[in-house]
Amino acid sequence: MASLRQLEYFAEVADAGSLRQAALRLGVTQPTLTVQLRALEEILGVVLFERTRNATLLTPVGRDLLPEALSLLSQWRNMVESAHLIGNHSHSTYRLGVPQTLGPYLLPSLLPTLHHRFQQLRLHVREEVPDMLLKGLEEGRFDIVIGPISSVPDTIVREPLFREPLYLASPVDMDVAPHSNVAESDLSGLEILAVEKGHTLRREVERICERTGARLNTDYEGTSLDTLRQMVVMGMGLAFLPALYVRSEIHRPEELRVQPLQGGRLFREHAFLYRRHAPTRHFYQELQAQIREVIARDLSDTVTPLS
Amino acid sequence: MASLRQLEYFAEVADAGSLRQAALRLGVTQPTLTVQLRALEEILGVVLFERTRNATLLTPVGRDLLPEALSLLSQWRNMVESAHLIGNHSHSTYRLGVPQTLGPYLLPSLLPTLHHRFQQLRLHVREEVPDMLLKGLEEGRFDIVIGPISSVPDTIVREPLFREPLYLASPVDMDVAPHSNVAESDLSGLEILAVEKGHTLRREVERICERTGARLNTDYEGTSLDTLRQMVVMGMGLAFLPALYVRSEIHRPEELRVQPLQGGRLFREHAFLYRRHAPTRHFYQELQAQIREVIARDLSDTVTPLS
DNA sequence: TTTAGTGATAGTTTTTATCTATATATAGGT
DNA sequence: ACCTATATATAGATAAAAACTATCACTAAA
Repeated sequence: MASLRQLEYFAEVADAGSLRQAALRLGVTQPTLTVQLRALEEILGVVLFERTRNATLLTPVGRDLLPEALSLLSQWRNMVESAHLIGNHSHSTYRLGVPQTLGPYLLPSLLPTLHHRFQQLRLHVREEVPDMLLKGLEEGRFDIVIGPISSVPDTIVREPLFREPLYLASPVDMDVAPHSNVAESDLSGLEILAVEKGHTLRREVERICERTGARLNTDYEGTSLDTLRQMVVMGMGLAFLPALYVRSEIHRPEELRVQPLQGGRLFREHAFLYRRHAPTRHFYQELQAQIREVIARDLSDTVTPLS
Repeated sequence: MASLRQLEYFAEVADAGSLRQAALRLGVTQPTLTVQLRALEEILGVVLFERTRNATLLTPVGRDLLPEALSLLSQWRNMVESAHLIGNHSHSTYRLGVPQTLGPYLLPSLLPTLHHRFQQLRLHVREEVPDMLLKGLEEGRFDIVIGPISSVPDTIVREPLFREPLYLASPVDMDVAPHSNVAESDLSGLEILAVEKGHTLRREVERICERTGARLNTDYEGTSLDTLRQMVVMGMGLAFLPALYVRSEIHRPEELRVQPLQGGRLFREHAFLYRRHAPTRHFYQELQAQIREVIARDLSDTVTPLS
């Protein structure tokens, strides 16, 4: 297999029409070219040059192959240049994983700012359930994960981003508590809807049901908060909806009542995750800082920024 | 500057996701990959892989650069393949030089057969005056020359192809000789037209004029035999036209009389020329053999094939 | 004939690539 | 807790390749 340097010699000698001249330009000695060109000809199985006493001319075969060599060289230079551009790490594509219950309601706030700050940055966003997100991150299918993941192996760095309250959603024609200030105890015996297994949201709701004696309705298996909302409106039960979803999708109070649970500190905690030894970890820190800024600036009325 | 082998290592490790596996596939040892990949990263100035305990994964930067590496490799393989195809020398482009007074009347007979015999052969035909043809061949501007060139330096191989008679062209309304069997002596004092200097045809005519006492008309400086013919028709003088031209362009005997010179062996001798040390000289021999066949088969009524 | 130009060759040195052997760390069983 | 199998990294030796120096052989022009 040839080296790119041999191709460079090929191109330069073809252009100079002389081994000595080319050697001068290349900063090597003439015997080097004699030997290396012969080696390249050996590899290709053809004679590229006709060595006369006065000059070294391309053979017809060499003329045919020269454009290919030039194109290879230019592509190589291109690659080196790309590499240097990407060098600062914000000119690359990162695979970001988020849960379906967060992405659509958080990312629209984040992406414009990130795009403005890192013009050449591209994020491949993929939505999966939190359990899969962590697994995918460990396996290298994701570079970064943002989501409600609380415990991680020590190969993964977890940095808390913000706390997102969960609100109780109930049909407007139903009074869960007489004083309209719902306490956990008021839930006893009621039907509660939740997303499918694998979601932090689901586990949270399961715990509440255990504590309060509410019944977890298992009719729905899916991840759509929108579907959950529709089911509540239709009177199929109550549900806990995360604050960012409420902020972004609940605009009609005459259709659905959304309220906090009295005294109860009901929330989920989202973190920023990446592999501890990722070579690009320093850039992830930068990214994270930007994300924190946006949250503090634009979302602090809805969520509680952390650390 | 990197070697193509390093790019191959890059691609293979990216695909295998492991140095060991890739080393197995490549038939080298694992430390080789460790070292060579680090070298490539050094050259590019970026980190291509994230080495974890379980695997060696592409970094986002590596992912961005991989397609370029693959494309480079595939282009290289392409180049090698082209080279092997061209290896038999009939898949290439050769620069053929001919004089303007021969090319248009000889090549139409030759090219179809050559194209049929060497499907992938391409000829770049360029017309120049014979003196320039020889010079161009020596300097490497041509690979092959076909033309009326009689003496060459010993760096050039000259192989006679055929002898082409020259015919006297005269206006139909003029009787050069009473018995209509023109001898050289009949030319004495007549005006003779010829192409410009640098042509064998011109030198031939100059000799005839000296021998016979004919006057060389110097009004025309150009290389077009067609123009020469028109001038004869218009009564501006006589001219000597080569047989292949006559065969191909003179179809109206009522306009122009064309006849051989009695007894005079008036002709030019065309040869096939190439540089003695051209690496592709064996293919030129093959080409030449084909050309001889065509001439013997299709043109022997007009010209005399040689050795 | 000399001189300055061309490429080729032989032998030496330097650099690079590769290998062997070993170290280190981790995950998964026992 | 301790193997074992599997990762990559490293050190040092060896082999291969590249580049250099010096020289040869040839040619064309001064």
